[in-house]
Amino acid sequence: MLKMMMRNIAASSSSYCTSRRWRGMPCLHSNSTVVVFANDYFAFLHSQPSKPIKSTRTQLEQPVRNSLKITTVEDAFNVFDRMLQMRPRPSVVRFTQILGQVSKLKHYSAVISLYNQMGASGIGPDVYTLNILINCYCHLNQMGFSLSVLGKFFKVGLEPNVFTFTTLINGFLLENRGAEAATLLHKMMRGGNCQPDVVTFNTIIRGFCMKGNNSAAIQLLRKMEEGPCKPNLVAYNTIIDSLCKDTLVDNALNLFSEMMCKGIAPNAITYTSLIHGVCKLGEWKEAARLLNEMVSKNIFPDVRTFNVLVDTLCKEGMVGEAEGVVEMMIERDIEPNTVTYNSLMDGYCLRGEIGKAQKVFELMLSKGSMVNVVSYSTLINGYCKRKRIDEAMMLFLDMSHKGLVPNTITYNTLLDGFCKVGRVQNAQKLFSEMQACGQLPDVQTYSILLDGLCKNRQLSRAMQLFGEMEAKKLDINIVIYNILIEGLCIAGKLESARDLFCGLSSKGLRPDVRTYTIMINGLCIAGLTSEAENLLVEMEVKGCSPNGYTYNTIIRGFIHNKQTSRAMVLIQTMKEKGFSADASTTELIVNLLLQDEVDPALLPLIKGSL
DNA sequence: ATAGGGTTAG
Repeated sequence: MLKMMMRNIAASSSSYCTSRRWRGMPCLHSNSTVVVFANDYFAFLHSQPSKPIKSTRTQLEQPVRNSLKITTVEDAFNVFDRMLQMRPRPSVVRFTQILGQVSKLKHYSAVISLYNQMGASGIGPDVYTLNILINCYCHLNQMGFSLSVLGKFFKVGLEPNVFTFTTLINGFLLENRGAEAATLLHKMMRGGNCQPDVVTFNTIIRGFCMKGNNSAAIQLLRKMEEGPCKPNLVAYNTIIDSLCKDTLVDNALNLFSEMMCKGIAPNAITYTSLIHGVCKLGEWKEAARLLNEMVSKNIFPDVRTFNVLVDTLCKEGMVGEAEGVVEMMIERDIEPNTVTYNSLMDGYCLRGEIGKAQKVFELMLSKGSMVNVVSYSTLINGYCKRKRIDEAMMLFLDMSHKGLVPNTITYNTLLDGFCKVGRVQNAQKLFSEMQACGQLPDVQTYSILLDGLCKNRQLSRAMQLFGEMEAKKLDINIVIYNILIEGLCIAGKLESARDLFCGLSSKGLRPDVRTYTIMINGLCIAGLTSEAENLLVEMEVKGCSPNGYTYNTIIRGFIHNKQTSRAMVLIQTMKEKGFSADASTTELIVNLLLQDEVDPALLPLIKGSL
């Protein structure tokens, strides 16, 4: 069992990108479902009393705590300073408590600098201090430093515990280094005095989920059931959430009922995940049902639950409805947060209403320190998509003045913006800059840049970049190959394109509809229409059905090669398959009609195809 | 006192 688990962990480490793998965009749904949802939703809200428990709970809990609550980094630094001046000095426990609180606020670099202050003042760390420190380095993707803290344990004679190892495993998994995570787990299990606990297993489950490997996650859950370390709510929530993100809502709901049968009660997190899943599927009625169900169990939706609703509505283009939800939040005394506003901004940008997005941005600015990197990236994306790259750049410069650090996504957004307006030079400069600033390019960065270079006739630079990707052992996917094959075809290098195409299977990659369509287009450009038609048959045989775009491509290819009658036959096939001629194909057909030299026998066919 | 599930951008 252990061996298999570790193989799975190791296998999950093949990709370079640390973020959860790309998941498809939700499809569009008709507005009628929303009306149903909105009505139910209103009914739900008006039938509910506003937030019955929150105030009493905080009142009860607050006075019992002996350490004061730190809410900002500034607080932490001030309290820390005062403590350092106190005589006698508070114990290491007191200092560590502050580190823990700052770490909870996710200000990891602040924790590190506070830790260094401790050291400078001669306060030696304890096990807790070092564990917190390791966790911070893990979240900063600095596993090297995490491991050197592990060395520090031994140096000062402290013994690392389950927390230490679980935190390190989490760090490795966050950096997509599954093999090392597995090695550590192995050491723990062999060591005897430090056995993995439920959190260790949950961490590994989360690692599988991050890679989209739900079945490995479920397998581990089953193994836990057999062993002494039974899965808890977190284990179930982790998998339910992952299934929902993949819109495998039925599986998630099965796990949900299974969990309740075992006497594990769901919480707001469970319901938020499920609601997210059904919303992505456009099942608004089901979302309302789940909302009602959770409230009936005295589990109250919080800001994150509502954010799921706001965001999905925005992604479906229904910003008006999303605004309605925000109003309801405010009515119910649930303050919209940065995420709420970011979703709204993105919703406006998707509809091209960048002015409204800008308004939301300014609203956030007026409320104090509400904007974050995502807010900037969202608005930058909005401007880039409208080809207003200079305004996007202004925002980019503005964010660093605010002390916000642009990340890989921010750079990718801008790179794409530059490429799409043909300013590939600027893009390449920015590409160097991002690396100089320590932001690692990921597969998407390369795909953006490769596409920009190919589309702007800089094929050799593109191939050079591709070589760089291979050298870095990046997880090169089919999208990258599609870009290159297309670039080669457009540049007239059909042979090289064909080589790449034929070599795909040896790289463990399967051509998708786009790959075939690109190759078909390339063959047509080179006048090899019959080979193109063979490929059209071949793709179908290999289980990859051509789509409307494929048919339009090959039909245009035949027309360009003056094989009008063959084109007409293909139009028939296309229609039988339920696809139709797009604007540019139609234009070509109209032009054929306007040309006098067309064989009169073909006229009825041509007219029939319109 | 310390680690672990749910929301946003390419």
